[in-house]
Order: sequence, then C-alpha cells, then structure tokens
Amino acid sequence: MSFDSLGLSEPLVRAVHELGYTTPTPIQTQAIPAVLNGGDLLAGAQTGTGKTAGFTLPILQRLNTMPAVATASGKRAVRALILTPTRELAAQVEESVRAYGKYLKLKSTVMFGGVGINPQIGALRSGVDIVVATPGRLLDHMQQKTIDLSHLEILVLDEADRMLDMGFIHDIKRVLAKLPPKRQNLLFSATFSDEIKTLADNLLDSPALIEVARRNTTAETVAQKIHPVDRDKKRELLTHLIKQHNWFQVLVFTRTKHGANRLAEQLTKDGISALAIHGNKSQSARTRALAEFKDGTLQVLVATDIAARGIDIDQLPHVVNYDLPNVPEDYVHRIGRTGRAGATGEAISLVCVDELQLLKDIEKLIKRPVPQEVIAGFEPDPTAKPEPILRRGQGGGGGGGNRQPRQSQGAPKRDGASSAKPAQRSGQRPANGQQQPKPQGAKPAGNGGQPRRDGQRHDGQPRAAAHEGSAAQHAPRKPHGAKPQGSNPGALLGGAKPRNDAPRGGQPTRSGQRGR
DNA sequence: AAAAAAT
Repeated sequence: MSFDSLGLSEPLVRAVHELGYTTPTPIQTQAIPAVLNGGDLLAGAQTGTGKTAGFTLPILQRLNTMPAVATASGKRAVRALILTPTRELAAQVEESVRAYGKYLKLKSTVMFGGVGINPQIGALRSGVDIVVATPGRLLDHMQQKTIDLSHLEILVLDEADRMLDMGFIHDIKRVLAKLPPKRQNLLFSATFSDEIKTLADNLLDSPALIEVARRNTTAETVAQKIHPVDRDKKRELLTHLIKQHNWFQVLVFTRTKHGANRLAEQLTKDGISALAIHGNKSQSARTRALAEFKDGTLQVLVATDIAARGIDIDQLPHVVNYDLPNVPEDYVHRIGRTGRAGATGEAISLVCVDELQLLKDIEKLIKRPVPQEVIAGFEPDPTAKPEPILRRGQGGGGGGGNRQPRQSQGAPKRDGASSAKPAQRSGQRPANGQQQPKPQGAKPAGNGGQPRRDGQRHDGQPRAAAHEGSAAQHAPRKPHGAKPQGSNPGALLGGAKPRNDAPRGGQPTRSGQRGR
C-alpha cells in the first residue's frame, strides 16, 4: 500500500515522501479514501496512529481540487475548519497542514487564546483556506465577525472526546449553529461515550465508520518500568536517575499544576534544566518550554496532562510518571509520547504506596504487569500506610457527568523572564546523551517573549509530519530493558500477576465505506 | 479529583 494508490495527488505524495513516509498507517489507509469521497466520517482513533495525516492529506487534496472560492473582498475563503482541544495540539496540526501542503498553493493559519488576536485577524484578512483553532478563540472571532465561515465546506472535530471532557460542548454547538449546513464533517474520538454518540448523531450524515484498535497498550517499543519509592523520596530519586543515566530529554508528568511548578523548581536547584508546562502558564511560557524541550535546550519538561495527548516530540527517549495519573487511560496516553514512529522509548513510573490502586487499575487496563525495580538507596518503607487521597471516579463509560463551566482562573502567571531563544541550533544533538544542560538564565534575551505561533521550527527542519507520525510502519522492535535488572524486582508493591501478553494493537477492526 | 479552554 502506498500513498499514491490511496488517490492522493503527486504534490501531496511528494511532500509525504520527502518527510520520510512511504507506507500509510491503517487509519490513513481507511480515512484518506473516505475523506476524498466527500462524505462524513466517524473515526475512532487516538494520537499516534497517524490520525492527523489521515485527515489533513485528503482535506488538502479536496480543497486543491475543488474550485477556489473567493469572499466578497476577493480573498480566498475559509473552506476547512479544524477544532482541537488544546492550543499546542492546534499548533501541531497546523504545522502538519503546512508541511503536507508544501507544494500546494493553499494557505492555512492557526488561532487560539492566550496570544494577541490582531495577528490572527490580519491572517484572516489576507485570506486563508484552512483554519485550525481551539473553540474559545474561534467563537471570539465569530462574535467579532473577524472570520467568515459562510463558505465552509469541511469541518473536523479532532479529539472530540477530549473536547467534551473539557466542557467544550456548548462552545461547539454554538459554532456548529453558525456554519453553513451543507458541508463535510469529520469526527475523531478515542472513545465513544453516550455524549459522543449523541454528538455524532446530530452532526454526521450517514458517516463512514473507521476504527483502529485502541492503543491500550502500549507500543511494544516502549519499555515500561516501575520504581517503588517512598512518597517523600520521589524527587531525590528522579534527580538520581536523571544524573546517573545522563538522560537528556525527559518528559515528566505530575498530577497537578502546582506539583509541576514545584518539581521544575526543585530540579533546577539540583542543577538540571527544567521548565513546567501546564494550563496556568502564560502561552508564551508554554510555547517556549515546548520549543526548548523539542530542540534539546531543555533537559526536563515537567508537564500536567496537558501534554499527555497529542504532543509529539521526535525520538523522545524517556517519559517519567512522577505521579501516576488518576485515570488509567491517561497512562497509556502519557507513555505514548515515547517510542513513537518505531523508535524505542522508556517509560518509568515512580510509585508510592498511595498509588497502588491506581497501578492495579493501569495494569488491568493494559493487561500486563509492569516490572518493578527497587533502586538501591531508595527502598520504600514496607510499613508505610497509603494515604487515602486518591480515588478514581469514572465508571464504565456512560456515567460521569463531568460538566464544568468555564471559569476564569485569573490572569495566567507570568513566569518571569521574557526570554525566547533566538533562532539557532543545527538540529543535531549528541546521540548519546552527552549534551550538558544549560543553566537557567544563561540564554540571551530573545524576541521579547513573543510566542512562536508561526509553526516554524528553530532549526528549520521539516518535522510537522512526524505528528501522528509514523506514516510509515516500522517493524516492531523488542523493548530494551524489559526485564527488571538490579535489585529485588517486584518487591513491596503488589502488582498484577504476570500473564501472557496483551494482544497487539494497531490493526483496524472495522471499516465501512459508503457512498453518499 | 485534575486538567484544559475566551477576555
């Protein structure tokens, strides 16, 4: 199977090939012809399955093929709208659109909150074909009448379940109400709650159905490991691990925003360059942290679950769960940040007694125990009692009325400096972790803290296509270090009994085409 | 229970 046999035109295939992809993933194989068909689509797919290319490629082709439309002012009209739950994801999707559309004349832009609205208005005025947006800012534009969607032909709701979880349903309905009724709708969701089904029923007209087996697990290329540890020794252990192995690009997840801030500060004190990323950070701080982490300037990125989905970093070697996530599914999303596109990765979880129940839930979900390894010097106190803080909500699927109206959280915190890095860096990084982290503050002041919204990379390397990445399929590799090495594996923390391996994910389970 | 998203 190849991209041109899916019906994509030469300029798209050329862009895809130049980005290093030759073989479509299962979801691409199914979604691309379905979208080219012009009908609606309901797709069950998570990030990391090649989903983004699955809709951006055929959308580009359709817009390129269909006769261009002009607005009253004579500029190109917005014909495709892609909504995503987070700003970072919106930026990434638009990068993909740009990368894949490199040889086409189509124009795209991204818009979300937390940054100035005027540049966005300017971009819209100059005329764009494709808009990628988060719901809030899009509504803002609609109310201010700075966006004209009267020529819209294609609508995509990406990570629709996440958007509903985040309380976007009302915003989405308000957007939908103002769109031209005759259009192609694509809905992507990792899960299918009753809410999603209702949304799909209302939105989609006899959609094609595509489902790719859930990645409930954990690519084979990710080696997972638990380090049992006392709750108050976690930070020390993390520092120890990073320094001992000289890890150079570590994504660390915490449960709370406050926890992320604290940990980043402490790591910095320990001589490790670290920044936190979460929803209370200013957009410029978020953008900067992500950019520095991606280009290797930053050794550690401490994140809340804002980064659990979607965020894609090439060849990210290490993910650490400093806290286990409250929702088992998020474990899968988190560790899915590593081992992407066939590369090997390592997912380490620091687990204290409080988190045993969460661990059990996770092992049940992924249908396998995670090997445990106690690190010498960090043996957990066997008499420690769990503190009954953590409870997991969310029953089987239908239930949780998790509605939360948006509420203002006050001004985002400005974390100090207005430094953004000047463009630099060759794009190479040492292959073996020799890179020394720069101390904080050593960077020259940059462009006044303007966030990068332009989707360009510092190093100018094409990479957007790596999102949802692995267009190409790679031979599965054995995870390295899958066996616990070192001292008493399995000590102290009762995990699930070893079972035979879980079934591999990644195969399509169901597909339907239909004409319209 | 936490997180995210418009000002």
